[in-house]
This record gives sequence, structure tokens and C-alpha cells, in this order.
Amino acid sequence: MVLKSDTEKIILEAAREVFSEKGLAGARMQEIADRANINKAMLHYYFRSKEKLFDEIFKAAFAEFWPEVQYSLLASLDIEIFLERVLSSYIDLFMNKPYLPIFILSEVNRDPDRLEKLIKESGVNPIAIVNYLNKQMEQGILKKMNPKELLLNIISLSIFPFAGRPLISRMLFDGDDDDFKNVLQSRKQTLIDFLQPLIIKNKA
Amino acid sequence: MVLKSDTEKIILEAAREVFSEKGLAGARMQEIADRANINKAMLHYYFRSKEKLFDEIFKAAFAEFWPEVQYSLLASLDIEIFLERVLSSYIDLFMNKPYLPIFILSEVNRDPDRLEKLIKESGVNPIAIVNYLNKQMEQGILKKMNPKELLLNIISLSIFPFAGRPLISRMLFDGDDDDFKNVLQSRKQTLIDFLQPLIIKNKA
DNA sequence: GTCTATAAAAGGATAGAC
DNA sequence: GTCTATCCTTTTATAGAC
Repeated sequence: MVLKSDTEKIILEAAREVFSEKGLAGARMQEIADRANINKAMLHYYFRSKEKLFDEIFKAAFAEFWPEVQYSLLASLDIEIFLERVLSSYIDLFMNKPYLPIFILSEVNRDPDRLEKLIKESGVNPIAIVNYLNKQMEQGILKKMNPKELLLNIISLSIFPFAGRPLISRMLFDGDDDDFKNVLQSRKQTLIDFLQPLIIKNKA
Repeated sequence: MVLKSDTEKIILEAAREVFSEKGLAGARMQEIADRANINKAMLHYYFRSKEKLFDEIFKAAFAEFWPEVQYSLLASLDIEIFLERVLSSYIDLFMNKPYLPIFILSEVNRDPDRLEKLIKESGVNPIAIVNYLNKQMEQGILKKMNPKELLLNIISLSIFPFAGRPLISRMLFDGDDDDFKNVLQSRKQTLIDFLQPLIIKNKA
């Protein structure tokens, strides 16, 4: 791992901003240079091409996209704690990095091939979570359903509000993004309530 | 309403394809012309500029994005029928037009201003639905919660799987899009089951 | 209405001085 | 490492013949 110079880090941050606002196709090298307060030639000096610079940004964003899950600790985890952690870490993540969901979603959509190698490199493995949910169902702790679909639902509820933020903010909250932000923040709890009926209570 | 010539319709269809695959910034007038089997100059003859052509496409897509809801009939509608209709029409819509969600989401994100006038023109009014849900809660038919958030959840569960299709297909279904497609199709029913606990059953 | 040819501008990339 | 100047390709847009 080669240490990154300050200039390099400044460029990466500027590039991150521009690429996540405009996408690969819409981003301009000039704008990245401007935001980094450096010259356009420097971008090429450090990263050779727009495509290569984008790859760095996308790779980093993709890595950030998955909340830290200790797969090894999953096996014995209480379902309520599991939910609490997953929802909470997703919401915290996207509160701080609101650009992540739509950036990943759009760019994966534009070029699904880019995804292939990243999946292997990243070591992310949702199937472990699916297996965990499946076991909870077999043990009668969770209501029985397709475990992949349950995970899909949890992810949908966590991510979509952020991915559709400008749209939802205007359609449902009259453009008052602060109002919407409060709702998003409180979802750590309200989503747990929403999903509560899936958990089968022991009547002991 | 001026009648559209055949050429115009062919152009619009080609433009729709290219813009929804590549986005405004990534789309090329040449590619649109090629797919329409006409000359590039014709695009400008009919639509003046790329931007104007895009506006037509976006406007049409935005209009399609909202399932037909008879707001006037809402007041007296049974909640189970309501859910069935909303979920069913959303899923049918996106099954047939899978490009819609991510197209709208990305472009709204890139340029939120474009949205403003469209919202007014479109006559879409989610607040009517929010009010409907609210009334159901007051009447003890639906579990009490923030009605805007309930609508947000319903929409999240309906749209996100389509917006994230390439990602989810690869992460959860091993890239087997047919497998995923079956899950999406069956969601008309499984989502109703999933939301069932919100409905308070009368014990009469 | 449709085409070919071309203008005009934008944007990515490089050369070369310092 | 950093800058200025410039190249060269791509892409939007228009002129003008048919």
C-alpha cells in the first residue's frame, strides 16, 4: 500500500464530489480540477485518465456501501439486535454519505460489468445473512418467508428513502428537506417497530 | 395536441431507449439516430436540441411513473383492495418498463430543478393517499404510525427491487436474473402478506 | 422531409518549461 | 510535482442540396 500524497487525497475528494453529483459521463475533468484548486494536467499526472480516476472513486464508494457486518459473530446473534444494528448502521452511513446509494445504483446500472470484479474483491457476502435469517425462521423465531426476500425488504426500506431523497422530499414533504431528514433519522426506531410483527414472541 | 408523425414517434422511442440506458449526459445523438435508422440532422429538425429531446422523454417517463390512482374513489376504498391495487399496478408497471425507476431517480438527482414544474403539471398528488391512510388509522383499521412514512415504506418495497435490479440480481441471486424475476413477479402476493400485520382484524 | 458535409465548441489528454 | 499551452478526438448543431 503506497502512501497517498496530500495532493492525491485532495484530488480524490474533489473527484468523489463531482462524480457522485454528475456521474461518470456528466463529470468534467475541469470541474474536478477547479474544486481541487489544481490544474487539469495534474489529474492526468496522478491518475492517467478520467476512467481510471473514476474507477478509484467507484471502488471506494462500493466498499463503503456495505455496513460492517461481523459475519463470524452472526451465527449466535439475537434477531432484535441484528435488526437494530443493520438498520442503525445503514441509516448512519447514508445520513453521513447521502450520495452513496444513488451513485452506486446509477453507475451499476450504466455499466453492470464494472460490478463483477468488485464483488469478488470486496468480500461482501449477503448470503451469510440470508442463511442467518433462514435459521431464525427454522427455529421459529422469525415468521417463515423467503429469506432472500426478507433481506431484500430490509434493504429496500433502508436504502430507498435515501436513493429517492430529492423526489420524496418534494412529493411527500413539500420540499422541506429538514422535515424529511427528521423522519429519516427517526427511522432507526420506526423501522424496527414496522418489522416487529415478523418476530414471533415466546409466550413463556 | 398536434399529431405526431411516424418519424417523430420512431425518434422518441429510440431516444427513450438511449436516454434511459445512458442518462442525459451519457447519451449520444448519433446513437439515437442509428437506433431510429435515420440521420442525425433529423433529430435537430424535429427537436432542435438534445436537451429539448431529453425533456420530452423525461416528461413522458415521469408521467408514466405514477400508477393510475382514482383519487376520487379513494375515500371509501377497502384497505386490502387498496394495497392489492397499488402493489399490483406498481409491479406490473416496472415489469414492463424496468428502466423507469432508475432513470427517474438518477435524473431527478442530477437536476432536481427539472422536477419542480413537472410536479405541478403532472397532477400527481400523493397527499391524497396520505390522507386516506391517515383516516384508516383513525378508524382503527390500520395500525397507527406516521402515514407519510407508511406510504414511503410501501413505495420503497415496490420500487427499490427494480431500481437496484442489476445489483441485487448479482448480490443475492448469483446473477440469475430469471430467478430474481420470479421473485419480483410473486411479490404482488408476498408483499401483501408482508404488510398484513398492519391491518387490524375485526374480531367479530 | 431527408440527406451530406461541415462548422463550432467542448473536453480529454499530452508536451515541455520550470 | 506543478504549470501553460496545445493537440486531437468527440459531439452537438447547422447549412444547404435534393
